[in-house]
Amino acid sequence: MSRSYRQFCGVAKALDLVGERWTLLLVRDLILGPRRYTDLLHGLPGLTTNLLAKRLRELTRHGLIRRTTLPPPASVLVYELTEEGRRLEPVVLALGAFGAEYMTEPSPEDLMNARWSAVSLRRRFRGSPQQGIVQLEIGEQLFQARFGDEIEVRDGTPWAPDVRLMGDLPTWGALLTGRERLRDLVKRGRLRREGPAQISSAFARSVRIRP
Amino acid sequence: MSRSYRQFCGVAKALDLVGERWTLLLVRDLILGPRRYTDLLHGLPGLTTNLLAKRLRELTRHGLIRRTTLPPPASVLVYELTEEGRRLEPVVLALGAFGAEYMTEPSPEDLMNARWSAVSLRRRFRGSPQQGIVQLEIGEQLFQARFGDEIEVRDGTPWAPDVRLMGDLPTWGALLTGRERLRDLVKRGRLRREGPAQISSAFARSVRIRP
DNA sequence: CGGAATCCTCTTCGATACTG
DNA sequence: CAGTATCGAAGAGGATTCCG
Repeated sequence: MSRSYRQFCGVAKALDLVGERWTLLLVRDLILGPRRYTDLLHGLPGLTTNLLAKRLRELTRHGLIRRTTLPPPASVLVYELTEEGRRLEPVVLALGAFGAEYMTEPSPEDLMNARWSAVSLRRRFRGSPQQGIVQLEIGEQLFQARFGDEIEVRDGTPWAPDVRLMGDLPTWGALLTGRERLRDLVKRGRLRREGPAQISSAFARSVRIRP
Repeated sequence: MSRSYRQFCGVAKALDLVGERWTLLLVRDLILGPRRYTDLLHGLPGLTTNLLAKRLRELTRHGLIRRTTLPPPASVLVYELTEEGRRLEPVVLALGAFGAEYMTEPSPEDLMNARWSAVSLRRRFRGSPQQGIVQLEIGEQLFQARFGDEIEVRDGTPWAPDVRLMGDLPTWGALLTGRERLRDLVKRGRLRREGPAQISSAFARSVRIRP
């Protein structure tokens, strides 16, 4: 039985469920899609295996994630958010918006991660008159964003992209913190584009990336 | 020096600052206005004095709250959110929205608190064509809400209200969790109104209170 | 190799007592 | 009123071991 604040208040009830250390970071890492135990473990250095197991048990017990098997041929055990768990996305995005102000330059000991950058796209998005599908290649990792009135960001390559944007993680970091402009990074060859510039520009505007 | 996740990610940076136990509840209790040390302590049963002092020190060091003296004649030491600290309100409201689903009936050991109910008005608000100032009297405590396009909720009686709504805490709880309807509570005398019903109705609609 | 449980140490939390 | 000081209990971090 875990500790509770015992307050009849939504904020306290929420923190009873997800206020423990690491819990909301786990949720963040599940927002883009299901992940397996070791993916989660390796994606969260500092989190130990016993604590991960414990947190996954708690989240499962509260109905916020479930353990399931991916359809063949993958047939692999993964954890994924339930519908209830998806309701935590606004919490994660609000925290991200608050914390983003404290994220100018990565400090030397800061870990960087492509997935965290991809998650931030959801909260950066402000709607776009145009629509399209962008494939983001952040180092070795692929994500796709389908945008228009809404934006959907997914792990992997579920769709056929209109345009691909390719760069390493520090490059994407510089772009997403506003330290660099898109056109400069393309000019210097740190970011590569394949496909119509019009769509990548619309995407950039929609997620507040400096053109 | 406090523990850090050391991740270059807004969510992690936010949790580095406010992810510890009690911190966000403290922020919640400061949203409606400045409070003194003992008010905070008594408003958060279970939080001990040494931990409160520690949390206040951390929040102050991070620039999220400040210690200040109320203008005379009060001349009393209080803690209040800074501008930076106010940026946490969306986080608190998002948590409240998530947790509200788990808040049907108060369990016997759940504490209730007028202030927490008043904070929830901000997240429940969805805009109103009409405007007005409602005084909420929740047990002994007074709050005011000025609403229209936006809503502002304040501790105490800063304005001249158009209408007053008076009831005890359980009554307000039943109203705000949707267990009871406004008109039934008024009919049964558990809620009293003083002032034009038109304004209290507009207010009720705007904060999703069942008419 | 993925998915844990165990053991041990260290830090944080909680309860109470005490002080300017 | 506004905090410190002290101390046992709970939780987190790290390494190792176990199981299918």
